[in-house]
Amino acid sequence: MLSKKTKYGLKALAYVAKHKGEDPVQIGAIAKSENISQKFLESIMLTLRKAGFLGSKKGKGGGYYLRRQPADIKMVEVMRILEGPVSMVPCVSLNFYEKCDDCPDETACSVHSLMVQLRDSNLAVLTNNTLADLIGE
Amino acid sequence: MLSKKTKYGLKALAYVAKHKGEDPVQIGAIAKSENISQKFLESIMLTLRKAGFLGSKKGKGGGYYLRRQPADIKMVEVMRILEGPVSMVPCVSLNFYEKCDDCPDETACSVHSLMVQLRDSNLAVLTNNTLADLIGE
DNA sequence: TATAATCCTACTAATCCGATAGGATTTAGA
DNA sequence: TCTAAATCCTATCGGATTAGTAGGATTATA
Repeated sequence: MLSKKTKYGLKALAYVAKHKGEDPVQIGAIAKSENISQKFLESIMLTLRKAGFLGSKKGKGGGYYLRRQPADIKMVEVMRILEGPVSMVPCVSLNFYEKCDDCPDETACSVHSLMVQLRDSNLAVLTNNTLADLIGE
Repeated sequence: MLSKKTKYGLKALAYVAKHKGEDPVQIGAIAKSENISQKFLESIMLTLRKAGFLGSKKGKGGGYYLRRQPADIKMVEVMRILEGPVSMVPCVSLNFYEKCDDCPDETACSVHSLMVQLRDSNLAVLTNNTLADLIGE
């Protein structure tokens, strides 16, 4: 299941992207438009800013804006920040590799190949989709 | 992340498939061979039996055996039983459809199309892989 | 009748998730 | 300069889920 955090984060990014070129958008406006708890969204926006997708302006009239072009923001980057690894098991993860505690030998693991295939197919989709696709541009 | 339940379930199915044609295999043997808590595995085997993948024989000399041909058991079936929906959001699920609580209009949802693509690519992999593939046959 | 196996229900410890609380900080504008 | 509006930050919390445990009931074999 996709976490609410990721889902809200994607929706928020899309919202900000749609208002590109205008004044920065406020958390309150996004929360209202997308039916998201404002406090929860605050922490998500913070994450997205720290990851470099968003910039912010504090104080009155402040808000968030995109720091990169929508067509340049691949979904795989966003997913890795918000949701974590693309792989379903750490032992096939490209960016978050870890040995599985129950597997003495990865090459002998019967599940391994299936997990690689799933990772690759997801990776393909997430690499081909950008924020621009999300907002239909 | 893939749950331990699913991972163990897949490994157990593979183990049983490898011993096809022999006497039924015991939970204890699987647990030992695959480094799984025996008690935990018990409940997983029960699920797999109730789903029709496995049959069981009680009492001394009993154990579990496959009720279907490995090549006939698609991974998508097993995953749906053990892990749940293939989709990452309920509103694009084919078998477990549910409306998302935060989306007034699915067609307007910016995340929708991405989720459909992920579902379909996963579905393709899980439909093309069977238990026979897991054991390398 | 002893033993070996599955079957079944309930419980528990730990972790994660979604959300909330409560301010601190910064900025624009009256 | 003051006030309102906005982000920033840390801590906390209830509920759900996960992984595993406990303890026995049932069934079949030898």
